[in-house]
Amino acid sequence: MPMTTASGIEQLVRARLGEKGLRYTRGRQQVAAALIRADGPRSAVELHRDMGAALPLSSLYRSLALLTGAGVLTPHHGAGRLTRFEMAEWLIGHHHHLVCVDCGAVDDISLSAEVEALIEEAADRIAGAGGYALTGHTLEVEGRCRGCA
Amino acid sequence: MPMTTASGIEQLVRARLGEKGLRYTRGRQQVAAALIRADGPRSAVELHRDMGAALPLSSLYRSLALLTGAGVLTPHHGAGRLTRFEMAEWLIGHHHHLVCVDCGAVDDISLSAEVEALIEEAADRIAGAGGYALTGHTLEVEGRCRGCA
DNA sequence: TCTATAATGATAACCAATATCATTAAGGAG
DNA sequence: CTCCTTAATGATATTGGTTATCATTATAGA
Repeated sequence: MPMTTASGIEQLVRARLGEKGLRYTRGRQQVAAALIRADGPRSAVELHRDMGAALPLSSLYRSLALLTGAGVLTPHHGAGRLTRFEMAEWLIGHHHHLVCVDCGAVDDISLSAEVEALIEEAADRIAGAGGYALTGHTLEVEGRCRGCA
Repeated sequence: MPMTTASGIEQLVRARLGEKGLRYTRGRQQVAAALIRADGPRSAVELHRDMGAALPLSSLYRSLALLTGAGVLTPHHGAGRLTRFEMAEWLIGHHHHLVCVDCGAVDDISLSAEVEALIEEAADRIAGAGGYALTGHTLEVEGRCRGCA
């Protein structure tokens, strides 16, 4: 079960970077903190704004790429051909998304253990049959939120 | 249940465009045919290659946007910050995707009726609990393909 | 402190996707 | 069929998110 406190997550991030011989610099700390603070995926430009432009965009992009490569962040490719990032599931827990097809709002959701297990089993079988090394799965429940109904 | 033959699908596409006062021109027919022929989502550049560069990229991009707006195509945003398109589910049936987290390759997959039913049931309950009007769901099985292993 | 190496930040380059616009094609009225 | 109005095309330029370059700065270890 992943830690739930912000400082606990930051400790895990620091340890992960240390294992890989990477420094947990001020800029990287700022990026991680902003994403821990966020209640959903954020793009580079959104983070730049959230951080008050304290970090140049070039450094921000590089930090996002490095943290993703280290397995700390998970990229989410959405509409508008931009990439949003969130803390990886081993840090904040496995979850899925309930998305509004009209306004794009995203809520985190969880499935029952039974359904989750069946999906995991099916994913494992499907990946194997296709010659893929399974890394995970994502279920998006799509609908129209109250405001867009 | 959607038609399964290529010509049947093309008839439905022609009818849909006709309803909206849009022409089913030669270029649009080529795009639709190439996507019906494909076994998964394809990007503009991939289609351009598949079609032997018969259609200029500018026209190809415009046709993709128009067919998407008409509900004929569904866009998928994946790795490499590019958009891949496929025929909408009302034309080719409900299915899911096996995606490579590295190169973005996508294959169509199907789940067993039991798992599909359980997911549908869970999605319905989750949408209801969140105040959403359910419109659908998408499962992405993520892994690394043979080429990226 | 000194030194080797990693990280930064300003800038330029990249590239999928879109906008522009003159030209061409398609469908309807007479 | 011909005219005529409008839609569609294709070559080109432009946009905007992201990545690469490279000189400078900061960090960790000896």
